[in-house]
Amino acid sequence: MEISAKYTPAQIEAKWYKYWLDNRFFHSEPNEKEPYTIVIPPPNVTGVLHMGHMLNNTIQDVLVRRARMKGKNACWVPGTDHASIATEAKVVEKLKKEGIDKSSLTREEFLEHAWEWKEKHGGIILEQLKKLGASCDWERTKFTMDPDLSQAVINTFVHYYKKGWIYRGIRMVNWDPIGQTAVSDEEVIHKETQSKLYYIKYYVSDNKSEYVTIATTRPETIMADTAICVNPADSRYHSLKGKKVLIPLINREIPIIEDEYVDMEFGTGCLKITPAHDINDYEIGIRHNLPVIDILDDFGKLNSKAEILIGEDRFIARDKIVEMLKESGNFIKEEGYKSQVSYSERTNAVIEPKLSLQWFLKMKEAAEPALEYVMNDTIKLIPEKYKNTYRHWMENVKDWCISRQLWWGQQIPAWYLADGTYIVASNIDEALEIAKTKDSNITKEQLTQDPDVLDTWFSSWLWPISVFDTNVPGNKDAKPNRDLSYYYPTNDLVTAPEILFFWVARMIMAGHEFCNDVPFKNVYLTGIVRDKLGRKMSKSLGNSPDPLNLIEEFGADGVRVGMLLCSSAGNDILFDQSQVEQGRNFSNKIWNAYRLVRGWQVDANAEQPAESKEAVKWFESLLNSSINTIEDHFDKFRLSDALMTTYKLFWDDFCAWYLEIIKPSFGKGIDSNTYSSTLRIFDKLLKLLHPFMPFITEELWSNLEERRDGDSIMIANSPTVEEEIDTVLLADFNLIRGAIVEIRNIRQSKNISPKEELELYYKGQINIALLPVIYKMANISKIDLLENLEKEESGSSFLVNTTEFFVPLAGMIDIEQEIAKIDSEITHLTNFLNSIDKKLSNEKFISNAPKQVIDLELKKKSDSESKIANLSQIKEELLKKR
RNA sequence: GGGAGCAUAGCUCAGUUGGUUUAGAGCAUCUGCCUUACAAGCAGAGGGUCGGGGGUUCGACUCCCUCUGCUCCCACCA
Repeated sequence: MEISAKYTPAQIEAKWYKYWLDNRFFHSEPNEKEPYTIVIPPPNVTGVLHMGHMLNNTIQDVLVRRARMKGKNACWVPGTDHASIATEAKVVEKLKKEGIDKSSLTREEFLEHAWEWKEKHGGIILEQLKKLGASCDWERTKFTMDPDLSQAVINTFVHYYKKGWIYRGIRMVNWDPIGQTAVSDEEVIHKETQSKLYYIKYYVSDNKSEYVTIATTRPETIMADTAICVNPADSRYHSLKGKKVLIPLINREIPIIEDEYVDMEFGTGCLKITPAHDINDYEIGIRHNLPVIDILDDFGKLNSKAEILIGEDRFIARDKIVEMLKESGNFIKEEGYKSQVSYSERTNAVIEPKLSLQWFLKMKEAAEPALEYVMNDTIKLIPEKYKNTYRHWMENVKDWCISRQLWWGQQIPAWYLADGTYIVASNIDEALEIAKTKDSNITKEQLTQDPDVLDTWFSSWLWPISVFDTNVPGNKDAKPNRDLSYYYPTNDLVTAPEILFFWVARMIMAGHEFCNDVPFKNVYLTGIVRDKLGRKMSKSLGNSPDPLNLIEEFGADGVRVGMLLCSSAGNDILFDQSQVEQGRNFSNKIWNAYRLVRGWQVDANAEQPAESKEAVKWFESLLNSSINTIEDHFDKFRLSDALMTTYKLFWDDFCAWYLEIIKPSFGKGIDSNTYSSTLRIFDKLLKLLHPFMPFITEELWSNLEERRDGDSIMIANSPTVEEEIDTVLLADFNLIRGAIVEIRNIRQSKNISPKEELELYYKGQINIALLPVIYKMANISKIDLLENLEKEESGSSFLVNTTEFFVPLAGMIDIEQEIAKIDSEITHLTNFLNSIDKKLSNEKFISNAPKQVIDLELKKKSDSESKIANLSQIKEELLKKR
């Protein structure tokens, strides 16, 4: 069969993915083997694959495939997250396009639309992951709003409520006027924004000629002011003590109060206090018993309490108020001012601090064990630098606002009675039972459930538990089922550092609370995928390639390699398509190596050439030592190093050296010994490559030998080191290799065709058994000792380590040039020798340095001395000849 | 404002408790090759004194101080 010179991935990938699925190779059930478990960070159910997912899931797949090939029972659990805010926003937007307003729908009607949307778009991203080759156990696919997972969330709420950690209270929360919900502190992004600082006069009420000047960035909230505040130590304002001022435009009277919070240096040293719309003002208000006037509605528009500009959006109102203040004579000036403005992560709306009634979970106690697990390395963060950040956060946790004013999610299991009290229970029937203990006449209809849903993270923090067993959360008596006790704690979690607190820390808390154990042992934190200019990839910048197009163009294996090559843990990835091209090129290289080997005919009568015999021995040693290196890299989660080691082993050592050495001459067959050794080596190389490049390795492995249906490289055992590594042979080979490179170098610089045979003479240490390799690889006709050389021959000399080589090149040599070359080498070595001598003659060095270091220096000294001697002798010969 | 991290060839990065022939890799570059697996290739080569300055040490890319530049996290100065 004719095989194309170019690897074409498309059909091959589809074929093998189907084969793996049909054979259920991804599926795992508890058995007697050691488990290896990863739970996927569930992507948003309506999300589409972006480069971050590509990186993250490639890494997970590499880890899972490798564990599987190391004989572990590997289980990678996939699934999606319901993502309250993001999904609800998408559904609202979609309805809007159809002319339907969310407010015109009942909760039930809206949820029907939402589920419809979820069924239609949900899981697209999981299908995309399949294109990447992800070996997830799809039979275990979960969704955070599956009925049983939702029930686990409810149970968790009840559990913490009973424990006394959940409470309801009025607090200043981060209000998202677009998302129409409270968001947690972690969902708020501070961005430096150019805004303005406005200086405004507030006249004293009993003396219209006197006024104070305040500086504010939010003039539209002056109608909500309930005081003016100065620092008690500020002598400028002592005369105003106890006086009252009038709010401009609406002329409401408010007191001047004193509080040390005020910074005398900033602005005018005079601060307007707006308890309803600023967290600090709110706290000052509590201290001074000030009223709270909330002039904004949930959409960020002025309400009737504002008295003026009712119904106007807060930002439009700002400009209008400024104009009005100018007209009324209260406006003094405005200056440019840079400040940190809070934005909602989900909707990018400017966050409005808002007082509202919310549910909270106490965090302090939960954080303690969760911190301990990480600090004592029960859970390892990779890279370690995140330990600091983690500790800082855990030592400063605040209570978690877990209620969201949304419909899409798990509704809070609290039922209100007519008298305003409430009952927390797992379901309405339980709630009714409890209610009946107070009032036996009460009916279901009289119970109203809290309309809010729980924060998405309140479900995803259970993920590593609830994908295996939904009984445990909130149910202390339930015994963990077989899956949970087998797969949990999971092994590795691969995720982005930005959700270390959102998600990772909380999973650790939940794991401790419900399973009394860590949820995972290692957390590998990937970097952010950026473009080559260092900008974060985003839709709005349009700088993100479509992952599926990339896969189509370069193959999944190529894309995986491209992503991994530049991804050390915790470092951001500067993505450049050229990396994917490199991955594609590598696929092609592997493909062609296979084409070469496959094209060979075995000649049963052929003897094994000496160089082939040596090459097999050498490569097997090298392969083993590489396996050790790769193992070490994986242990340290240095995946790109592991890949690079494999890459070079295949491309440089196997293709450029091994295959070239054993390659039979044109038209000849290959001896059976070398051939079978080569197949064995190829097999091992494919297995080493498989976790990184699953498709091409499966394709080639399946063709390498007769396979039966149900065979697969993905369930084969990865190669292990069985015999001792011959390090002497490796070193000997390197010397030979160095000599060959030098000879090729001479050819290039002297313009000698590779087809022209040369002779080689040497003096010094060399492994004679490897000489045949030189004959073949450097096209040498004769190798002999230097002492047997006719003295008058001219040629080119070089050293490899301390072995001297000479290539006779009668008439092709510029003797002056050769001498100059040798002179410069001697100078270099002499300088080097001097620096060693300086060290060795330093008494402090001799007395302080460890013996190995001194021995090494002595070895360096003797080596360079003998090199210099050799070179000097060569130079002498040359001088005689000129 | 507080905290953390980074700064090594054109680019992306290694360099594991300071000593391994006076700093490594991949890509890119340059030179020569369509050599019967691969031009998505082959062969060869060049390129950095480790951000600047100071210090500790027999010895520093590696430790300390300082300056410069960048990144990230946290934070309620209007």
